Amino acid sequence: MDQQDDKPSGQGRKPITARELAQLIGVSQSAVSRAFTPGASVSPKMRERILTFARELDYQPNAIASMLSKRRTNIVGIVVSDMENPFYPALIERLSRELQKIGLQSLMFNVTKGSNIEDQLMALRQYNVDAVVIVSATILSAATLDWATENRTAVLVNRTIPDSKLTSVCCHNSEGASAIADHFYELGHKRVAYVAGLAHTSTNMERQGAFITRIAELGLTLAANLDGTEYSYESGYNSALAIAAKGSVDAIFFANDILAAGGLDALRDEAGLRVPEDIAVAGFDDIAMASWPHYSLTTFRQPINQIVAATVKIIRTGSAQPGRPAKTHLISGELKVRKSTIGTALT
Amino acid sequence: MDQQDDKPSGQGRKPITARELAQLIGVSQSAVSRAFTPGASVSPKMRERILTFARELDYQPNAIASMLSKRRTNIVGIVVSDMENPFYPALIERLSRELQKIGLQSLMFNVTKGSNIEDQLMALRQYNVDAVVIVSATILSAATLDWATENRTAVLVNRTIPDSKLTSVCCHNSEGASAIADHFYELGHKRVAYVAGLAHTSTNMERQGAFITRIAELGLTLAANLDGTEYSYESGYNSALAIAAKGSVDAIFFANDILAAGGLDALRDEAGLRVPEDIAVAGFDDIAMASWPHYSLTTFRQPINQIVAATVKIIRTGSAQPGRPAKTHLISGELKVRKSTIGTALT
DNA sequence: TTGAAAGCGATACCAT
DNA sequence: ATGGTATCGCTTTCAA
Repeated sequence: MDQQDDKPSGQGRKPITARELAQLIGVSQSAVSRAFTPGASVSPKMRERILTFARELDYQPNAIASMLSKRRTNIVGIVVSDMENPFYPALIERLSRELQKIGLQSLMFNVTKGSNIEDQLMALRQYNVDAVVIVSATILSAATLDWATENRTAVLVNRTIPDSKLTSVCCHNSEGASAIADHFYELGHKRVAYVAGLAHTSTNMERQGAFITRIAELGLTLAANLDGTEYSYESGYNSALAIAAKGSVDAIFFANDILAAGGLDALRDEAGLRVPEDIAVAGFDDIAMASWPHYSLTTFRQPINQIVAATVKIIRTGSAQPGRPAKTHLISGELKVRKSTIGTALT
Repeated sequence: MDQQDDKPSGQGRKPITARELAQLIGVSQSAVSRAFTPGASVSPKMRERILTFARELDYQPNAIASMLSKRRTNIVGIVVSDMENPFYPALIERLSRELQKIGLQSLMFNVTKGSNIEDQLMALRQYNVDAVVIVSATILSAATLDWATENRTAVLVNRTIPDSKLTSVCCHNSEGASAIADHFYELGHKRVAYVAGLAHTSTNMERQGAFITRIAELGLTLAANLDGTEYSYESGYNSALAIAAKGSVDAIFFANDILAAGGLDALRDEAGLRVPEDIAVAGFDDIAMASWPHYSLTTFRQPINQIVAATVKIIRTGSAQPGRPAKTHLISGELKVRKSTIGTALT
């Protein structure tokens, strides 16, 4: 129950303000403000003079005050939940880096299924972030999301929500799943299996749906279709063992690379099968691990750079604002064929 | 009643302010502020009334304005660079989660060696964050750090900097490295090797130094001591191959788990050695992957929870403020013995 | 306890 | 181009 009782005891020297700087130089405070505003109407020599003094006196504009008057924070809120999957840290790092390049900072909001999500997202509203990016696979209801992102630019990344009016950027999941199906077909596999991730996530449903559809079109047999409760190594591991126990499956498509990694290890180390000779394995995402020699995992690559670029563009141009119609931006991925489906190196 | 009248770009309805709410209720604006301030002097029924109206009218205090007047942001800046290593995302997620629990948000600063680091950290100063946590392995000079964190509480996590006056929280690296050495000794290994990470980082130097020292004390031979340029799977992979090529090494200590994972795969898959029968392998960190059945890596576990707890405590209590003397908080770790050094499962 | 008013440190709209 | 000045929305004295 102890809260903000501590005084800012040793918070150090208070930084100089624009007003003080102005007085020291003998100009108006407005001038100082303009000197720091690109494209403002100041004479070059005035600006020069002010900037010189500023440097000398170690003045820097207070961003908080600026936010208040501009009613613009230059902060993007990033709602995150599933940091276990290396795909997300990689995505978030790139995203925050690209945002930084255009002067935007990233405020991270970790949502955990444990506690009340609305409470956790309360701050998201109060901080008046300019935009919100949701990269969380965790189930946030359309209602919660609309509430949290009310009146601001918001982008869903790597997921869609049917009833929400939010713009989203997604890898073309169904295209990817179909490509995997085609790949299995071309390799001559007859009996294939799907191993799900977190069942009701949009990524899982799209991949599963497209894969099963395509399998049927190609006349292949869906020998197993395992429901999953999470995108984890363990889950992939156990699912693979279950499939191996049943036997007579030629190829498995795991909903993502982490699952596939677990599956691959289980098949080789515990089931004693050879991959891909006895059974082929494919994943989805193309995380760093997928290209490690040990795994050399065939997977459908999500182009993080393009996903990030699209997201940043949406934020920059202010599409995805409350008024605008929601759009789903589908980013095309790319099948990366590696040894887990083909015995010899290709790349 | 409501239409999007004022702003052109459709930024949405402006939220209601404390002043407006106060007028609607017929109380003073100060009262509204107090109602939202824990422990302020308001009568319970006044507070109740205001909070009820607030809920109804969807009022929430504007955090930016609050920051400006309180001169306190409730934001912690987290300086990050090395997200490739899963240890860091895990650490950062825990950290931001714990901070959230005490009402602090996390602003992420990604520093990349490419561009000018001072430019990248400029925002860190302007945003007036309450505290700064540096979890970046990237080389920030003491001068840069002092500049960036001037006048605010700052904590280095998982690294130390000799000439800086910053408080730091670190796993007991030398203890861990010694423990690995002892472990190798107890297993009867005679000729051991060290594979470095990023050479001049404090983590690497401490681990390397302690390992080599202990090895000497135990009378073991340092058969190889490979300099590294990065903490990566590839680097570990190649280093392991180099060691395998030289031959006659009983055990390898890799500076962290990612290196060890690469090394393990290289030894098994490419050098055709059995681990641990032909050669034992140990890492450092205990990332999730280390406990995967395939790797089952003996490693020295960094207790993320304790590291985070210590960091949060430092921030909460305001030790690590400019005035206070810098302290280095050493967190004890724990040796996790797994199959990469012992043929049978222990845990 | 409550209300009025003075900041907090910038921006932006006026005049000049 | 420059200087005044009214915001921005909240916190915090200071009186009542």
